[in-house]
Amino acid sequence: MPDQLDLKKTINLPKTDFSMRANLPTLEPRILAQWEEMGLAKKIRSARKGRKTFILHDGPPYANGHIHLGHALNKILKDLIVKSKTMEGYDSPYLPGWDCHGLPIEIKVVRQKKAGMDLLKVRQQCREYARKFVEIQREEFKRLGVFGEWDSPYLTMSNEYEAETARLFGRFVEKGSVYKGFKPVHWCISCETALAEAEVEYADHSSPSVYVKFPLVGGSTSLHPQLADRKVFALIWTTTPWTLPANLAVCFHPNFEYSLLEVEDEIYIIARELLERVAQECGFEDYRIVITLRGEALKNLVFRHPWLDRESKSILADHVTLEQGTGAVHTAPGHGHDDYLMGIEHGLQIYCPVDDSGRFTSDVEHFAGLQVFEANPKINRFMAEKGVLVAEKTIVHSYPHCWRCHNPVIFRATPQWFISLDHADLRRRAIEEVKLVRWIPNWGQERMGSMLANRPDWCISRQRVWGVPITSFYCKKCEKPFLRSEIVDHVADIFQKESADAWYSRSVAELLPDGTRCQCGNTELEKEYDILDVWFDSGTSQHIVLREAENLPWPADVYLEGPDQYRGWFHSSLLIAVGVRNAAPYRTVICHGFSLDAEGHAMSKSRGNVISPLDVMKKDGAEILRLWVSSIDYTEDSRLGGEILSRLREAYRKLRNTIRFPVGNLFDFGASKQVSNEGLFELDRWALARMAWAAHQAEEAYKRFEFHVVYHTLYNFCVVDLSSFYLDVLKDRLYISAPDSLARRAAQTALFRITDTLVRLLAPILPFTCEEVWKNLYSHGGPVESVHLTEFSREIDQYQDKKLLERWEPLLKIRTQVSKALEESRQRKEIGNSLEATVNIQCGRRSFEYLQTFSEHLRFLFIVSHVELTEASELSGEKIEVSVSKALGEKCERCWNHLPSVGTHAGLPMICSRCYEVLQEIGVVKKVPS
RNA sequence: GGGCCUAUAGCUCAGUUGGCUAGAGCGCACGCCUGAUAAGCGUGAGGUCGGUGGUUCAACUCCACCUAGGCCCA
Repeated sequence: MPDQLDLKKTINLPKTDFSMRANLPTLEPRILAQWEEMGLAKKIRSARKGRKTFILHDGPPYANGHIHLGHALNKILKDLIVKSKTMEGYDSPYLPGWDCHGLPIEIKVVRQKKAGMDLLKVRQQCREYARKFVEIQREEFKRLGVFGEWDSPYLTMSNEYEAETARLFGRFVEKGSVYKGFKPVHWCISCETALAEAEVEYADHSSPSVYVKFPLVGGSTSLHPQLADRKVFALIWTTTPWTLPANLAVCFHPNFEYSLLEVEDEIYIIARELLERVAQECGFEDYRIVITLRGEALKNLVFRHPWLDRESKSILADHVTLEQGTGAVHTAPGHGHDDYLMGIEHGLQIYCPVDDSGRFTSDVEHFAGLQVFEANPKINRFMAEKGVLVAEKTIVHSYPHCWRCHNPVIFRATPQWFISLDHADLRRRAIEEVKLVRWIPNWGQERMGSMLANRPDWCISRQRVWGVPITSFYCKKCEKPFLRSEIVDHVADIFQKESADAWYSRSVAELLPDGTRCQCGNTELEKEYDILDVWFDSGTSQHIVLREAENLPWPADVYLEGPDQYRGWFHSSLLIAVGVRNAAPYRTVICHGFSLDAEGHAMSKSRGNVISPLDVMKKDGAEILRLWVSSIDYTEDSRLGGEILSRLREAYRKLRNTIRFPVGNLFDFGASKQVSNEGLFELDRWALARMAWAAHQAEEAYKRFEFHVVYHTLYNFCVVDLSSFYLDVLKDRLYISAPDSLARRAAQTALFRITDTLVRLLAPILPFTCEEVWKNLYSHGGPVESVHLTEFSREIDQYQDKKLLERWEPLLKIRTQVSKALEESRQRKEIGNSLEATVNIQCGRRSFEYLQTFSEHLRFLFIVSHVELTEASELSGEKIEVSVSKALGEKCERCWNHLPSVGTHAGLPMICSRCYEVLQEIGVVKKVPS
């Protein structure tokens, strides 16, 4: 007679090597190595060869520093698209790239090496520096589980890329869109060089603070009849009197109110809100407001320069503020950013009578040759003498200084290269293209459109070394720029062979075709030393990288970047593509939010709230990060912190364990053991129908790039449908039935198909774990050697069954009611395990009939030993009342059900009839002929 | 300061064109199980829908303003 120990051996408990705990930090690198070894990347490509392509074009990250959370978010999202499109059946090659040129790297190199390096040397070191970080970031991205052509990424510093960038610049030259103009930049007068914003340090500096009056020329009556014959002035405030010789306008805000203030016999125009402060600063004692006007009324006035014989126009502008000053803003288009924009908008000259060393040119009467800071007090004294200086003080304020020599810098218009937005209709065509692109989220269209509509011409020159040179020359004789598209192409061919370093290593003669001469006839030319804006560099990637011949057709199906790229890469890619190919380079643009800390603040070193993806990978694994990315609505900014990570770890464990159950219960299952659909239990068909429904939901969500919907759908399916219901109910059938019985094989068939479907759906999100599952699920040999070579299951579709799902809905509600009743009984200490219970259900007519259709399955579905249905005439149709009592009979030591049949089998006192039969079937007890 | 965006339970998300006591899962609390066991199951408690005002018979949903935060520009 078998004892208890032997009984345990007669049930079919799960067996698997798929461990409960993953230890992702060690598992992931192991799987990466396996993929490397089997050449998975190549196999995926050849498996999809000839299929329709889906191209996600990679926005190149900057090759500087280790990856941060934003990189991880971006690359994982891209990978979710590439992997899900691949599993949808597309050929979706992903060619990653790096942005290698630019100031940050140049600064690092120049700082390390101090001054005195020749330009070629600087470029070589920059190149090395960029290469180093490409290597570092490449490994970090691969570690995230991102699939791509990591062996052949595109680099904006490659010969090919630099040459093509130069050629594309040539296309704009060809069209006549490139011109040379002026634009104010930060300028260090002691280093005599332009400075980028990043090279400027802010420090306290004391400056004069002056109020200066600009007389209104004529027309005071037109402003207001009361003002006839009065002396009216605009009163401006500035801390840079030296910019006054370059004044060309006075700005007012159209919506502010301006008071005309009578002080002695003069009238000053001052913003009403600033009146008291200005009066105090200027020491006005007796004053009265003559009238108050809206800024709008100050349109089209003409003032005279305080001492020069020159007009200063009034301009209405939104940048005027009430923070300081008078509400009337001195505007010198050559010496300020807003001033410059006003100048462009209103056709003023970008006038800058200051030379490289910060001295006034001969253009400036009275002060020519003076250095601007030294000129300040002299100008003030001069104005005082002229009676135009209303007040003078000194203030200490934050002021830009040169990062190298620490002297205060000035803002000064310098010659720069531009691409005209309106030449060749570039702006209008770009705006038209924006409307043809699908923007996710859709407000992107509005944002991009209005940005294009309002932006000034594109300043494409930088006074730097590490980039693609602007391949223009200057005539030494007539001093005009010598810029020809044929020459640009000629030079680009040299770059192709030697990289753009050739611009620095070769002489002018070695760069130019023989016999090149300026239109003035001169043959003496010299090189331009400006380089192209890096946004021009990266904006060309679509044209350079996307080539039909390389299975990367243009335009890209998708661009996906953070919101800073509306101004950056989305923008420059569009302008270049429209300029060169007359169409947008992308069909869809997806914009994700920023990653923030747990409190919703931006991460920064100074705040000390930075979460490194490298740390998370080391501690929890890349898949925890991937789970995070898939769980959030990435179109908004997303938080990450300790609690969220801990929730994610728990979610991962739940998913892993839920999948582990079927894997463990399929240890003795294979294709040959599959049961036909007719052999499946209704419950199995229900579970398959739920899987089919969830699969459909998830696939549709993948198509809409709504990964969090995928995550929530699959996670809830695992938790609600599988773990707490289907799998829990199935334990009895799997463990207790004879191993090869139809009942058990039916359950296994369903489990197998569900797992097979589920693991494919989860593979884009959890590529490592799903690969591990795949190996275990197909331990006896599978259709393909990696889950990443499969497609989403189409086989599951046959189980879609809306009617069946509807039929089961009420049952699941009743099950909840039963659970409540069981819980109450448990609280009363009447039962512990639900198998100790009999459930009595008083039913209304309809419920009675409904529940009867589930017949003997009910007790298994509720996981109780007995269900008693009674029709109760006092209950209306669908109503039921549930009560719980102790189950009759003893506990079967094998299946743990409490049944009257336990003890009725000779020689096996603690066994129920069902178990007795199973034991006979598997030959543990002898079959007795009845 | 300007443009664009966001704000629903501790967390991550749902809430269709304004209309039933605002939903889910997790977490938490309490309990069960010990044949998924560093697992599994059940029950329960959590929300003035960022705030204020307005439109409406009715607002989480529409409008205005404010607050907090994000990106870009200044």
